[in-house]
Amino acid sequence: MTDVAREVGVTAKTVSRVLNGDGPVAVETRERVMEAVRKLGYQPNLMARNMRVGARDAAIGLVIPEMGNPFFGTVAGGVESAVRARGLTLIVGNSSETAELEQSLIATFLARRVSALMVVPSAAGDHRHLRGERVAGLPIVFLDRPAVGLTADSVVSANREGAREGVAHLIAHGHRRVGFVGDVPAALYTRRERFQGYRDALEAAGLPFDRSLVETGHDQEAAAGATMRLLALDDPPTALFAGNNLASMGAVVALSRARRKDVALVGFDDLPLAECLDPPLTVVAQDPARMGATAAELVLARLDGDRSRARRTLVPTRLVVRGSGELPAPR
Amino acid sequence: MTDVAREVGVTAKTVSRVLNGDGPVAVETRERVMEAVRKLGYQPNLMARNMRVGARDAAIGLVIPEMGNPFFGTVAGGVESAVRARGLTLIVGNSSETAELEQSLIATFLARRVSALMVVPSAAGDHRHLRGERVAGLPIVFLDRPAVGLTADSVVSANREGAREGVAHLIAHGHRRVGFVGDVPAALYTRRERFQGYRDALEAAGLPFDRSLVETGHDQEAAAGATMRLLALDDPPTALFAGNNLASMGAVVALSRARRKDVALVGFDDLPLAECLDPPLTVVAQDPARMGATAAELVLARLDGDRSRARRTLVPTRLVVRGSGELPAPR
DNA sequence: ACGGCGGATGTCAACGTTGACATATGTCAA
DNA sequence: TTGACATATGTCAACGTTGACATCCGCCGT
Repeated sequence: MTDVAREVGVTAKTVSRVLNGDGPVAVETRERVMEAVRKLGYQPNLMARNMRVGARDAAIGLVIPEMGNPFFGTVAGGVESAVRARGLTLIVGNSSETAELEQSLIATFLARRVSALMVVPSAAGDHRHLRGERVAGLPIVFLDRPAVGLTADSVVSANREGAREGVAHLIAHGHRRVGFVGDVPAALYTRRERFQGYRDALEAAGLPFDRSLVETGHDQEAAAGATMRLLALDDPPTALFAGNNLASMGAVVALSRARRKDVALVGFDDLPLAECLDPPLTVVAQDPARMGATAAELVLARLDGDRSRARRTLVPTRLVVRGSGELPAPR
Repeated sequence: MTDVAREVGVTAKTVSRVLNGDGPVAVETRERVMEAVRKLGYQPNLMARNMRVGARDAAIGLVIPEMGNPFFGTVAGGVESAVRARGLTLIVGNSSETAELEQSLIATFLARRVSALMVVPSAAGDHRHLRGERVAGLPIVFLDRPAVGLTADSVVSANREGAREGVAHLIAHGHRRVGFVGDVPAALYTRRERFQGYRDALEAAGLPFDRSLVETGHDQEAAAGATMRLLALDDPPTALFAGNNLASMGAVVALSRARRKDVALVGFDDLPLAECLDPPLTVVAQDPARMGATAAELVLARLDGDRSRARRTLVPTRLVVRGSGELPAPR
């Protein structure tokens, strides 16, 4: 900037005024400054600006478990678009679903003085350490799963309601023994909520809950195994509800391997090729882009001074009927 | 930092020394500083540090077309891991495949004084404007597609070789009429290369190139339509090669709708559920994580002072045999 | 003619940190 | 005893930018 100023024969301050459209500047000076800017290829140093002005970086930090996962990727995309429209930049990090990486990323973001923090908490995380930042007024929003040990904004899918709808859909097609294939229990919030939805639907239909119809596996292959175990029961389920996309894929693979095209299946969370499967997969679809956008709006409102108490926002799910969930129960 | 210094009764400089393990500090002083840091919950301001030290931000900027796309998401993940291991932070932006957004994101990153730039160029992009930065020594690496109008490092899939292998695989199973379903021509580098690979394979096998066997569509539905047109030819192909994952999905949908389980298919780029399809989809798989990691390594080498000339690195593809590509040609 | 006022620009300091250099105190060998 | 040297800490300025305030000039109304 000093170089530009020297080139034109004015002070840095005047250049600053031109660039920020700030104080009054003579038209001719403005033009000469602009030209020098072009000529020298000058670009203002945002770091210095942020430091001088706010002591807050015009960026927001986002921690997600896995960028390659289209769900989280889409969430991040939703956040980025909304946030960029306000001139903010997105900084992201992969926590790989571990509490250590999550903490270390958060620490880095805080050290960078991000304007806000958005976190998809990893399973084992604990967020007490963020209390100080919260009271200091830093907007913090949790995505997909709520915070642990901290009262803060969160934006999550309507897991329980969605799961309930999916299972009710199976029951409506005559199934009375519906298996649940999901993640390992206790750990995840989403798994708990969806499991509750499963039980809600059974209860609403007056069906008994049978522990033996619940099997878990934390990756696709394990979920396939879980599905196999369910199919091998003496009194096997005639329909399955898969609690997440890996479980869905596992169930699809298992049913395909076992050549059991008669078992109905509804999965939670949509899959790209769902309609190409045989039968096409019926799912309870989430809306990750909307989740990201909603969270971003919440953050922006907070940045604009919204000081209302922390709230949990539910993002609705949508039952996408394609075929696998409408297979009738055998008579 | 000043606060911590005051609390302990030393200068900011001493605190700085403790925190950076820099000059010699008395053990007792160190402990008192550390305690004050904990007590006050002090966190060093990375912005200020970056500004003072380097005038370069300890971050690298990454522009990708679409974060929700698992391919680019995984690339970004690969970059992030590699880069974080070196204490650098990842800043990302969605270009939505438009040249304007791409440019504006790049400008923002430059203004932030990122240490390096990584770009997945959008179709219509032109990168002449980055020449100045290149000669100024800023590491710039292009991913998945090379730069336009600029000599710079790039890391791309072995598109031509991979496509050639995929098509040769079909030919090896007796097919003599192999259709190509891909993106709209000229635009994309990847499309051009893969198409070349397709022609290479035909030529190597002494098969004629038949223009009527090439159809395009830029989204899944259009690709399905393109497939339908190929199947409706008087002398239709007995095998198809799909030039990207959307084309693959379109082809799968079309074959499924037309109940044509006899048409062989090989797709470029893997799909999550590929093995659950009927028949399971044979693909030429790319390795996005490796692409990201490779690009990151290149950037780090450049940051370490590697001044060798710009190079194009090919990331090998892998033929994943699952069934759809091994259907024999009808006699 | 003069006070006042608004436009155009300059001066200075400060944001939080750290490099370069200076200072103070203690230790040891000649 | 003294100088050389290491250890521990302080002082100052600077990174690039902009807020607060000052200055200079010309024009206006009375």
